[in-house]
Amino acid sequence: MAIDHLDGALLELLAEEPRIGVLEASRRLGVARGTVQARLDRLQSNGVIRGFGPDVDPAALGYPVTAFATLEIKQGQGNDVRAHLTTVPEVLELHTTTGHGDMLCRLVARSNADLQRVIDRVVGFDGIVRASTAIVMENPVPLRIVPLVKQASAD
Amino acid sequence: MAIDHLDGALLELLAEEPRIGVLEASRRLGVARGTVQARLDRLQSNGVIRGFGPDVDPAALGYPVTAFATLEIKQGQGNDVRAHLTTVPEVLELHTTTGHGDMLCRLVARSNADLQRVIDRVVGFDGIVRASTAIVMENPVPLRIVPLVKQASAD
DNA sequence: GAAAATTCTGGGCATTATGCATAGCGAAAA
DNA sequence: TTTTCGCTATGCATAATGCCCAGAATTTTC
Repeated sequence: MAIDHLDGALLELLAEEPRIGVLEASRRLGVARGTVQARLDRLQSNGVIRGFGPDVDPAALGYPVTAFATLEIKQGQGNDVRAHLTTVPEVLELHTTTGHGDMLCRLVARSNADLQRVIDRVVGFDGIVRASTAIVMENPVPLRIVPLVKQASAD
Repeated sequence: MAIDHLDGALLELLAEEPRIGVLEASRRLGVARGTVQARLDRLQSNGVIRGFGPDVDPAALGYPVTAFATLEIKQGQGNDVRAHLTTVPEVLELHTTTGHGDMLCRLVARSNADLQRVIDRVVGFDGIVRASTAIVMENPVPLRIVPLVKQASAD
């Protein structure tokens, strides 16, 4: 579970040029192919690398509006609300957080008008008491992992 | 930019089994290899597929605590705050949102105690007036894209 | 409705990568 | 010291890739 330097370098390399193969990676890192193979296998069975799924941009799919909604949930309704939100495709992510039985979810929509429809669908459910929405205007730091990997492998 | 059925099926397939190649994908989808190749190229130059970066789990890296922080920013300090937050590896993501010059960022930390250190570092900057943090307890819906792809390709 | 343009097909071929196996070597642990 | 473990280096059969092409099918344009 500890990440050493080579693991870190491999992760950074894969993050920057994901389509390179094991052989090419071994050349770039200056180690043997089998080593890269073994490290990759270990990182995957460790769960450090969950997968290599395509990184899909919702905006390019026609959903350029992103918002975060904080939901206040009725006591004991958590499971129902979870199940309900799972059925809404525009809910990309859902977290339960500390606080007043709250949840935080990431939404996308086709337009600001469409966002209203999405929110109506999200909150049109009995267990949800109140919702407050923050629309994303800019995304100065897109989801990133390399700095954290560098930090983690610097031990 | 419009996503048709084949694009949708290809994206779903890649999302579920990312390591399959073009040839295998063409077999699964029942189309010619060149077709899959062309669709993939188009999806990538369209920006629908940003890349195939490894999906790294911060928890497996030793950062099991996730939190969302809402930051209130002094007028005109936006750029400075952005630059500051970019230098913090534990800031995985940063958005500016509607509201009172607010920002929302996703943080990770090694423990609850470590989260305090991260938050101190985040808010220890002049342009930030106030911060409120919500610690993530559960993640009932991890970041997902397949339902949205299905929706988008159903036209 | 006819012509043009685009997309998909199916095949071939040289190059390259993969999966798997093996053996030697050095460093760290028992 | 002996054992264990990870890295190196190599070989080989199989499979995938990149690139080419000509013809069929579909969609778009006029």
